[in-house]
Amino acid sequence: MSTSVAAIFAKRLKAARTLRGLSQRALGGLVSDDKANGSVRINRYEQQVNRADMDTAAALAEALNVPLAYLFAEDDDQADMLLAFAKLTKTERSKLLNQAKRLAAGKRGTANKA
Amino acid sequence: MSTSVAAIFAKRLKAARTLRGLSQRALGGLVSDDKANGSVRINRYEQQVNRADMDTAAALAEALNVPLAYLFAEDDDQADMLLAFAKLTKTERSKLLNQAKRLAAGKRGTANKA
DNA sequence: CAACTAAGAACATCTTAGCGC
DNA sequence: GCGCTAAGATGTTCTTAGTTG
Repeated sequence: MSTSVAAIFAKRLKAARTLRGLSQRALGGLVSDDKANGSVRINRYEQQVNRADMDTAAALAEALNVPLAYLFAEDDDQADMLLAFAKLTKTERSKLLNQAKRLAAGKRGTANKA
Repeated sequence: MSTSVAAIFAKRLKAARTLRGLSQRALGGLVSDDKANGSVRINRYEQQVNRADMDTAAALAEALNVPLAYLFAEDDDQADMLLAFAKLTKTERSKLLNQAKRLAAGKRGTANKA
């Protein structure tokens, strides 16, 4: 059994939010119309009561300045890679990607492993 | 402005589905209780009529053997990196990650750029 | 068999109001 | 100010049935 998606999302959301030094209310104000009470939605996501739809997830990612995919990264290495990857120039990304592809080449049916 | 999340998701979903050689119906059967008519849901996601919630997205990712984050990768480099990264051993991932971090180090406020 | 669409039933989140620290 | 919760209003997806190439 793998960890639930809601748990992953909650973990990444909270990590990114605290990294940016935002309160649940402050972040809620950035993605909700209601600037004062938007914290409720953030709280529900972090408590895994409700699940953000993908539009909300995208708005959160933008407000937090992290890649959208980061919020869905199943393991920490993947998450860190997404953060670092986002900071690179197009050229740097290409070089790193080629290296990853070279390493991955020749392996069969081992995708998505832990 | 950036492409909508639903469009990104639809693109990745279709790419992964065709990569695995599955029809909408076949994939629908893997994630829906209704083995015969599950194709409708897949179709709605690919046509961007409905949006998958994160639990459905995770089920799709597992059925397609791709990382969940892949389905939310905003650009193709990011998507390819996630696919390659998933095939690596823990050790290989660490090495690549360190390299990415080294490259990213010293940059300020340039995260999440195109 | 493939992709696709319509419409009501069923289910989720969102908003408002409020709690205790 | 902070995190957190309840409950009805609101808006969504899901299922069933069907069309088309």
